[in-house]
Amino acid sequence: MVEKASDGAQHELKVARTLDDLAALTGVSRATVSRVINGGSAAEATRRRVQEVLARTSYRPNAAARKLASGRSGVVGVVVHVDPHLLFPDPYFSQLLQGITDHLAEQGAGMMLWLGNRTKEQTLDHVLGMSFLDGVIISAHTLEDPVVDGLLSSDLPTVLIGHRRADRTASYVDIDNEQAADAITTHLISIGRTRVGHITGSRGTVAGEDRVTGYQRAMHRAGLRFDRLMVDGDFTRESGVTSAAELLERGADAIFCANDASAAGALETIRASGLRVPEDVALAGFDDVDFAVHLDPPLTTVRQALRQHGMEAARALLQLLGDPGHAPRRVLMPTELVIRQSSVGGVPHE
Amino acid sequence: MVEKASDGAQHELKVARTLDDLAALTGVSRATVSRVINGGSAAEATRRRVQEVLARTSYRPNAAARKLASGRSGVVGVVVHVDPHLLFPDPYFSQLLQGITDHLAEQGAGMMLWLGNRTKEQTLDHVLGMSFLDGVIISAHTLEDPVVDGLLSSDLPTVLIGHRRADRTASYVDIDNEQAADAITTHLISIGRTRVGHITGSRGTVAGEDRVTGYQRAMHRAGLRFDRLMVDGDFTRESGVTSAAELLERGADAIFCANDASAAGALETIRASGLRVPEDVALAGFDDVDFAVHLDPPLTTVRQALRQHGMEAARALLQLLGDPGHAPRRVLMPTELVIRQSSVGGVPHE
DNA sequence: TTGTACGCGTTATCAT
DNA sequence: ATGATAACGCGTACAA
Repeated sequence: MVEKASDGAQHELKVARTLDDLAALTGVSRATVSRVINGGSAAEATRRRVQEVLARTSYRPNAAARKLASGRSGVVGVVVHVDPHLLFPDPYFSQLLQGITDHLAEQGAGMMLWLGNRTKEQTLDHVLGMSFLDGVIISAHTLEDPVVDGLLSSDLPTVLIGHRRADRTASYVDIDNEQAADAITTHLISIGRTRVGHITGSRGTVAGEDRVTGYQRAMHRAGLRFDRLMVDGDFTRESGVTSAAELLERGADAIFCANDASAAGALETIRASGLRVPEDVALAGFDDVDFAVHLDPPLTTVRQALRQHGMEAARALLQLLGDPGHAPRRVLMPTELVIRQSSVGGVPHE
Repeated sequence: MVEKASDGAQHELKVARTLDDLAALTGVSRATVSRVINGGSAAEATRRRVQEVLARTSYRPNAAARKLASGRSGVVGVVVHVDPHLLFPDPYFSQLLQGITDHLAEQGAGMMLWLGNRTKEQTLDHVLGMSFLDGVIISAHTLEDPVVDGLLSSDLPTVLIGHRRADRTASYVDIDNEQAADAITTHLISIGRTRVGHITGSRGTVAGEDRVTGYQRAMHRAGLRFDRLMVDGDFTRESGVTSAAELLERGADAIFCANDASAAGALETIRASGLRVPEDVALAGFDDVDFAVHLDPPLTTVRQALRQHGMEAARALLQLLGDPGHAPRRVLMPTELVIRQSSVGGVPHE
């Protein structure tokens, strides 16, 4: 490539790959150029001269060199250890990811993404090996998680989405699963149901366990028995279908499902057996994902603003990076009990 | 942090953050350690000694420093400039992404992801600014795309998924949209339909345009007129609903939709107007996404193995990185005409 | 085979 | 306010 040194043409687009190139073009030192770019102190005159050259140039700071010299890169890692085949169609995770990408993009931050394509050990290894990361956001939904453990005991700033009791000192964004489960169970009791069943979430997950606890707390407080009214599910529609059959046999007059997907499955079973919702069996879910309001009847559920969770996690991480000495950020997001026709049939339509 | 120098305990986990640390621990030079790690030449004895220390150490090479020194990082960028709200629920893109993440993870490569959260100009700027990338995969689905143009004219190795005629010299993975559209139109003609309509894809997209061309070619070859049988759509179910109504008015006895989503919409309209599929109106889509086979009746369509496309793109990029001098990799993936009951009603069930 | 020494592009400290 | 200069951690000619 031959390049003409036609210095006469002031507005020609020059090529400057490094700070040294810029320094040569402006006649100041590399250090000064760096200061101008990063908002350091510089005389107004030189600042202007540098910026003029900068404008006629395709210069971009080298992020790898920056990270090496300053420790900052503007890139964060996001770990959602879920099989991509399950993750993408699942409104829960996709909304979370939307929130994260939205906020990061808005703040000009880059994102490296790890999904459940590897073992957790491999993932942890890979993430810790990616030394250009400034920090990481990880969805911490299971009781045992080597990735979470590894990240928390590393010196990489980390924000969890969800958390376990052991994560007390970590930064996280979560909801009060126990309280929310208690509230929705109490709602079912308050409309006169006494045999409220529960289809649990996966037993290895924090949300699953905590919602069980909340359910039991509400039942206990009301003086109702629940030992024969709990059936294990796993957050899938399918588990809702089969578990509901069992609960109907045992005479449940209401069912609280650990999430909306399993509630949708339960709904199928209830209607297939000729029973009416909510007259014969009241039904409730958890999450308020998109389809919940479109079920027939619309589903009573607990709304958590998942996109907000994602944004909040990104915000917490960026704040943490801006002020590393700061105490851990622990954010408990609000939930909202959304009562629809699956529990209260005759609700007037506005 | 105080650290005991208990050298007696051979199996203690030592901390070594840099090559220099390792060099000090083994007694060889930093260069030698580097060679052992990267598979360079070294005496069998020293190699073993280094690896022993390596095993008792939590050392991880610094990726930023590596990139700076060698130009390689093992990280590739993936650009899918689609609004996250649309992307995640869309089986087309999610399958593509699955394929990409699967292959990259398998090969131990990292991934930075850009979605449609910014303007294309901002995205291009950001991607080019991420100097730790070794290369990038970008979905190139629109006729005009500054990101694609910018990447192709940069020196960053790039693989397109989809391509335009202008991208002749680029590496890409694509299908022959024109041929496939021709084939499925010809199929509809071969079952005796003479008024085959077409609901197009978005007019700014390569796939949309090429499928129009293929449709027209088939109609023309059969001596059929089509000037009043084409209605603009945009790949959405909604556009299928409204466009189908128009085509029915004009007397279409078959409809080829530019994708499965719009075909699903068309199906709704056809049935709502009391017509039968395929007896009165034969129907065909494109993509063969998950739900196509579950429609009633199951949808005749063109299958493209989207997950494979993603994997193939990742493979092409990694090959390109391994052999930069190599000619561009241009991969045309096969498509398959999948004939189901929406075009040939009486097909025996196996 | 191994070690020395330089370069990668940037930030940051320290004189000036 | 500005310019040398030393890190940052690694790869790799080149010399030994």
